[in-house]
Amino acid sequence: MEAKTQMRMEARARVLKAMAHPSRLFMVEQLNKKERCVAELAQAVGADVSTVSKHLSLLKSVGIVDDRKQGTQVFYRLKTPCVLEFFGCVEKVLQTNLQEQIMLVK
Amino acid sequence: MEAKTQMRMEARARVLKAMAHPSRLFMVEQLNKKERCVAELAQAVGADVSTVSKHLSLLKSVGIVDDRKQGTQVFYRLKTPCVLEFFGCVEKVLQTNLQEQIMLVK
DNA sequence: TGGTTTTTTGGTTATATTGCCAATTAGACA
DNA sequence: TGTCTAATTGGCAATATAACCAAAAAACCA
Repeated sequence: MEAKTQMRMEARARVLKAMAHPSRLFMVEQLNKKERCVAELAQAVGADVSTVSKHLSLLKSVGIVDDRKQGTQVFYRLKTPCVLEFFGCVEKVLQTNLQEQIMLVK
Repeated sequence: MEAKTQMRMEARARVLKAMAHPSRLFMVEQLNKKERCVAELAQAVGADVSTVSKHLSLLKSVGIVDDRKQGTQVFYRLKTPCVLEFFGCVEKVLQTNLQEQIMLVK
C-alpha cells in the first residue's frame, strides 16, 4: 500500500473508529434529535460525566460533532448528520447475519 | 440506556469497529473490484500473511466479507458492498475538517 | 506417504482504549 | 471574593487490539 493511500486510510479509520463504540453510537443518535448538554447525555447513556465528556471530545476531534457554550453548560450537536447513513448498511449486515443463523436452525 | 438498546448499539459497534482500521478499509476497497486470496491481499497491504488472515477473519466474523476455498487458496469477497457507502460520508467529514483548517490560515 | 504451498492458529509483546475517581477549570451569581 | 454548578483533564487499572514469528492445518501432487 502506498504511503499516500496509507494516510488516506488512516484518516478514514480515525473517523470510523470514533463512531465504533456503543455509547458514542447512542449519543450520535440522540444528538440527531436535538442538541444536548454533557450531563443530559451522561444521564441517557448511564455513564460518568467525565467518561461521556471524553467520548464527546473524541467525536468532536474528528469533526462528527460540534459544541456551543451556554453559561456553565456545553451543548453538543451533530455536525455531519450523514454519519446516520451508516446505520442503514450496518442494519443490513446484521439482518443478513441473522437470516443465516435462522437458516442453520431450519 | 436500556439493556435492549445497549445490545443493539454493541452489535452496531462491532460492525463499525471491524471496518475501522486502515488495512481493513484498504482490503474492503480492493475486494470491491474483485475477489482476492490472502496472499494477494497481504502483498497489496504490505503486511504479514498471518496478520492479514486475522484481519480477514474479523471482517468475516461480522459478515462484511465471505470466503471460498479453491485448492490451497482461500478467496475472499465483499459480501455486503453497502459498506462502501460509508466512504462518501467519511470523505465529507474529512473535507469539512480540511475547509476549517484552511479558514484558520486565511 | 512425503513434500510443497497456502492459510490459520498460538503465543508474545507493544500499544491503544475504556471507565472511573479525583482534581482542576470555567462560568454564574450572591 | 467565595460558592455554587457543569465540564474537562489527569491519572490509574483493566481490557482490547495489533503485529510479528513460529507452529499447525488443509489441500494438492509426485
